[in-house]
Amino acid sequence: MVGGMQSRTPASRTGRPRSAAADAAILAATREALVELGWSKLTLGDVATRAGVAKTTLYRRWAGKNELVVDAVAELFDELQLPDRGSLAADIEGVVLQFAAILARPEAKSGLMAVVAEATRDDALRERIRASIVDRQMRLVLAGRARAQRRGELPPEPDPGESARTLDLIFDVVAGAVVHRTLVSGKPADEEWVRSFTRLLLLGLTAQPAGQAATAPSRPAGHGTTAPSPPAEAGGGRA
Amino acid sequence: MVGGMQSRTPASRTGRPRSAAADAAILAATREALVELGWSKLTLGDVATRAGVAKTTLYRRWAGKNELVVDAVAELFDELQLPDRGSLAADIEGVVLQFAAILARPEAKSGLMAVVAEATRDDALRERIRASIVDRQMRLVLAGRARAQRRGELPPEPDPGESARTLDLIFDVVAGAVVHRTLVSGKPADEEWVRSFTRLLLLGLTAQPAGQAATAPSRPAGHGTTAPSPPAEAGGGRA
DNA sequence: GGCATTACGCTACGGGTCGTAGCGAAAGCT
DNA sequence: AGCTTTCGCTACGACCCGTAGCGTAATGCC
Repeated sequence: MVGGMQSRTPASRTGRPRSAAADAAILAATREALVELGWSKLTLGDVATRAGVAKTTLYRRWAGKNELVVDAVAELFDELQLPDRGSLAADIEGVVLQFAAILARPEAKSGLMAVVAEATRDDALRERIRASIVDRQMRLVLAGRARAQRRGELPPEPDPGESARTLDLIFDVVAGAVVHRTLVSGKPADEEWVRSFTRLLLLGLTAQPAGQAATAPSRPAGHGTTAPSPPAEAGGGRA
Repeated sequence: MVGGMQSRTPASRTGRPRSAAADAAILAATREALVELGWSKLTLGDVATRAGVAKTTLYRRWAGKNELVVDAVAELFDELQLPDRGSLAADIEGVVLQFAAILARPEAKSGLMAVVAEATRDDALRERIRASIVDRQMRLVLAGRARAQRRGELPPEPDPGESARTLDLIFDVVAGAVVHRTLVSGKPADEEWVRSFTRLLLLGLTAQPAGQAATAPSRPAGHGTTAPSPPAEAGGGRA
């Protein structure tokens, strides 16, 4: 669930309740229209017709096209998981492939970039995107790093400020590279590419400058998608 | 110059020539409108008025909003240069800072992502973006790598296929990270961030997995913007 | 100079979308 | 029952789109 806008029903318990089915139908219709028409040719009247609701109903729940598409696209990212694949490299490859699979869908392609573009002039929209899309991805990066630190694949970060900056950097590199590969370069982020990217990222995070000795990692950060996942405690799902 | 669409004047030498001043005025007006209104509220009628030309004149030169904004934004990237700062690290930091400075401008923010979003459903538009914007950036990456290889900071790539794939990877990582940092995370790609990013990228490209010895680089790829640029041309032979 | 050709400015137009107002009916709660 | 809120529907002014038509301006060719 997105849980973005109709969470305001605490005081008003009386009256006819809003149809939850209508919300789902509208968001599904929005994604359908994104696939068929793209962002620019998508009209709210058309979405309402597809969803089987009146145009006025749609306007009662969403302020406009931007907010609607953000919520519709956000649901695509609900499926993002971080299963424990045994090594940091395998974890990265797994989640990046998931992310790439979502971005490969036409409704994500045409919708996501458009709302990001609009968000450059709309702080509220930017916050909405951050809360419903970006934060979810960020949590995966955070969880993945913590897991790798428990494994000893990444050194612990004592300084919280430096830790946060590194986290931001990793996030921008990972998400940015996949988005750029998929949407700008127009080439698929397939397994081969993801392997190369993971190697680059992992070297950048763990390796020492050429000619120096290692200090932190206690094991060689074994790399490979076929690695059999040991039990590990994991705990991928959040509360 | 962009040199995108009005290059078709070889056969027809007769008649009144198109006003080059009008082109410049239209593109400048487009950027101005992007700053003030953003992508979605930008109308071609308004651009024509700002430029002091008739709306029909604008339609005679550009097929629509997408193509117009691509050309208007493309001119922003004309200033991208790759001065020799002495080391690969300094070169990367310099060009990334330039790229970040362009992306920080509001006309680039709201315009670039919007046309990229539209390009997901329009192959001709995608090609236009590639030719007038992306290629220019790609050339910088290519030139930077070649220079670093001459310096001995990067190992030569014998396999052309592998070489091309690495180049694509670097490009997507660099451009993607900066774009994501600026437009999605909404934080500035300032010098501190660029330093961290460059360190990550450079380690990923040159360093060896922790615990191993160096093989390729002949010098430690000195890093830091404050480094007094050595007279370039390290030990490595030139072209 | 005259002529053909192309670009330009201007006006006007049908078509489409926007976002809202107003109404009666439906669906809950107390 | 009565109250409250939502829903579907219709209609509306406002705006922008993209083009057609026309007269005028600026060039090259003869």
